[in-house]
Amino acid sequence: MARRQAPGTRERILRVASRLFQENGVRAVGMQQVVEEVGLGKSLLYREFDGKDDLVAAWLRESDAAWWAAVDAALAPHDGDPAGQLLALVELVAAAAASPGFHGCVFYNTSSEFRDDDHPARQEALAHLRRMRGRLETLAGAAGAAHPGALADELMLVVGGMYATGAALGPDGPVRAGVAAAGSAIARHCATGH
Amino acid sequence: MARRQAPGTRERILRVASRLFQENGVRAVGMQQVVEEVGLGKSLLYREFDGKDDLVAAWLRESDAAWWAAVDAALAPHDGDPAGQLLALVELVAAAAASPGFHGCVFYNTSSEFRDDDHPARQEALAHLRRMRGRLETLAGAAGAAHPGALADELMLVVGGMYATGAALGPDGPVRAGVAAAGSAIARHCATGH
DNA sequence: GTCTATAGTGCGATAGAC
DNA sequence: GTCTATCGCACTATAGAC
Repeated sequence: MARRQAPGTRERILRVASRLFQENGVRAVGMQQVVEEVGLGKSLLYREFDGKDDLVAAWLRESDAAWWAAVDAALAPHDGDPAGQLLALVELVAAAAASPGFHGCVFYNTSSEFRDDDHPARQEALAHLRRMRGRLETLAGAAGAAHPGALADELMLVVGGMYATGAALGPDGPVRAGVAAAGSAIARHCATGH
Repeated sequence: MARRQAPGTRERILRVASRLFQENGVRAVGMQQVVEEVGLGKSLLYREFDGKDDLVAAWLRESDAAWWAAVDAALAPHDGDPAGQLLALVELVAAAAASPGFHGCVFYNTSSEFRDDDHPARQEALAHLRRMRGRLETLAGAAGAAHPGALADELMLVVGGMYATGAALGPDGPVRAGVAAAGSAIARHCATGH
């Protein structure tokens, strides 16, 4: 016994992998590249993760957790106002889609890179997207929408559209239109007469 | 004088490559696999195409042409009714996004697989998406929209959203919502009082 | 370091039209 | 038989997973 395991190894790997996967896509990034940019040996990477699939799945789980933390932060100021929270959530998506260097939602992107339903990366990605729709439906119900599922569908449409067009055509246009479309959808579904 | 080149080789290759790329994504498909499934030698593939990048670009060009042919067919019944043509175009997208085995728009998918702006596949994909938006804007102008660009943006949002969510969450919900959203956007922008 | 996969090249054998 | 398109295989080189 001599040297203790350096703390934070797993986190360091995940931070680098996250950046590489986000910027280049998963299949375009090799494990070699991850190792080089983290600056440690392969053995450590394979001690922390079973393989590339495991690393990708872990990255998506971490991204999912980070997303919901950001959502909580964005929704907190609108506590007690679920309709305002719905809009704040869409605005959070819009901000992400309009951020510089945006290359698309990692969950949509990764699900399109891995088509096999058994692949852990696809499972994590689709689970996130279903959670996203679930959260929208819950908020829609709390906001008094007559048909929470229908409003959630409309908002998922906006969210998916902002991500897709933001990545391909740039931050203007459709992304801006998305916030307006979401606002009117929320107002229409939650017309309470006040 | 001896043996003639078999006709349709290029087309056969493109048909197989198109199916493989669509179903699995580009990076997941190897040239070997293409050769095997087409049932010809590698030499022919590399006679017809300079390499994988060239094959992918040719596939996207062909897909683009096929798309506009389908658009022309779908819009013809609404000749002289540009607002109806806008809706027909969105309905064409909805039908594609709801078709069995749909794995996302090949242009969005491929642009997300190749992030380098110099890559021919990305250039073809983004050019298609810009043409798509351009066509929407032209139709919007012809339909008398007060702000054709804004309507085109809204419709691109719907299109991107239907593709993304159709691939990830299935054909129901958002895809159906998209047609309704497009209809109301068109009506709102083109309110002519008739 | 090892093993596999992949992009791409080249050559000898074969198949088929004349 | 001649000529050539095409096939099938071997090969290099590079990259990736582990």
